[in-house]
Amino acid sequence: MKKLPVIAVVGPTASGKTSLAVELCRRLGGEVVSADSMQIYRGMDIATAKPTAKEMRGVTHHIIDFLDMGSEFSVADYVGMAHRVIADISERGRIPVICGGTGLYVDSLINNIRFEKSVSSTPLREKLKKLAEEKGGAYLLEKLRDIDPETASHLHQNNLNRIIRALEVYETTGQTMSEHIRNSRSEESPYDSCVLGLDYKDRQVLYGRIEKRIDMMLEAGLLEEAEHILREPGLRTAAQAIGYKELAPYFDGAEPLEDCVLRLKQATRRYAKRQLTWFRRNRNIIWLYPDEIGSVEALYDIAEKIARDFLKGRTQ
RNA sequence: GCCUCUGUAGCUCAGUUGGUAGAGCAGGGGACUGAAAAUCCCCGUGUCAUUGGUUCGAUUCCGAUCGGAGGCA
Repeated sequence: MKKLPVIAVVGPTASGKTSLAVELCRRLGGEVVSADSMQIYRGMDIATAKPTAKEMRGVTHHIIDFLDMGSEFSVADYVGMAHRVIADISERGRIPVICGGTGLYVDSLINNIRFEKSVSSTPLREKLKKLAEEKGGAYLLEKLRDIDPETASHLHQNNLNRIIRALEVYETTGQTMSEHIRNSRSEESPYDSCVLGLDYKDRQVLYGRIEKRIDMMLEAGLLEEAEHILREPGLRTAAQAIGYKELAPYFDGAEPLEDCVLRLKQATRRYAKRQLTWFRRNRNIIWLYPDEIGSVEALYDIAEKIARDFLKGRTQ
């Protein structure tokens, strides 16, 4: 079976992914397939830096701004949806340009990780969480070691989310986490991918962009958006977004706004660092450094050339 | 002008009864398979302000100088 070509633009927050992806779509005849775990939610526009109609410049964006904030969503949902979207874009003779900072989503999609055999069970998670509170993480980790020593060996006892998930997989499927991971890689990917990564030679330049962007978010009405979302009950996935929880002490009257803003900037910097850690381990990424390249036009030209060479090389 | 306190990591500060020093924050690195903007792990050498003295040895004690804070006039 012939593989479908896909282009991806990845990188940390505020690195300029959106504008590059849009530009590539315009030059190559593509459509953006977002890979962002937070921009999926309706009503979370400013904090997630969701592209505005103006920023989209007429380019079609998929898997963005379609889900109610109260709804849960996971990698599995994402991957299923993205496969269908990409098939559709390709059938229409256009180029799918995956763009996003959620590394887990991008990698799972491109590497065709299968998720269907496993499930998630909120009640079970709650039960295990309670057990961890009573007996400690070390107890759960030992429990996991009995059924899946391989997974247990590389999990730390404090990492409850992972330990609980591994136990959950076993409880709900009878399959250990390590077996599940092996099985999930059983099918070859239907895609040939060209992954462009954005990073900055000087980390301070990226941090400067982050700070500036947050200041702009505040001007654009971040406070109103945050106040509204913090009042919304029962948000789980959506409540994790950076940009709301950091402002909670301000609305509670516990802290001055400036302090919350500083913490928000810090949380964003740390997030950017984690994103870079994730992407750096992917040896196939072609890294581009805007602060080294100089102008955005030059960046666009270089990216376009790489993408065109990739597309041409495949058809020969 | 006089008196008191103070000067140690990017920042805030511990500390060394004299044997060249360590916390928090900031920052850096890493892990990652159904909550991932989440969750978790690891990482601390710096002219101890400058300069003289005492001492086997001073960042530590003493003096001077230069910063900073407060008090008295």
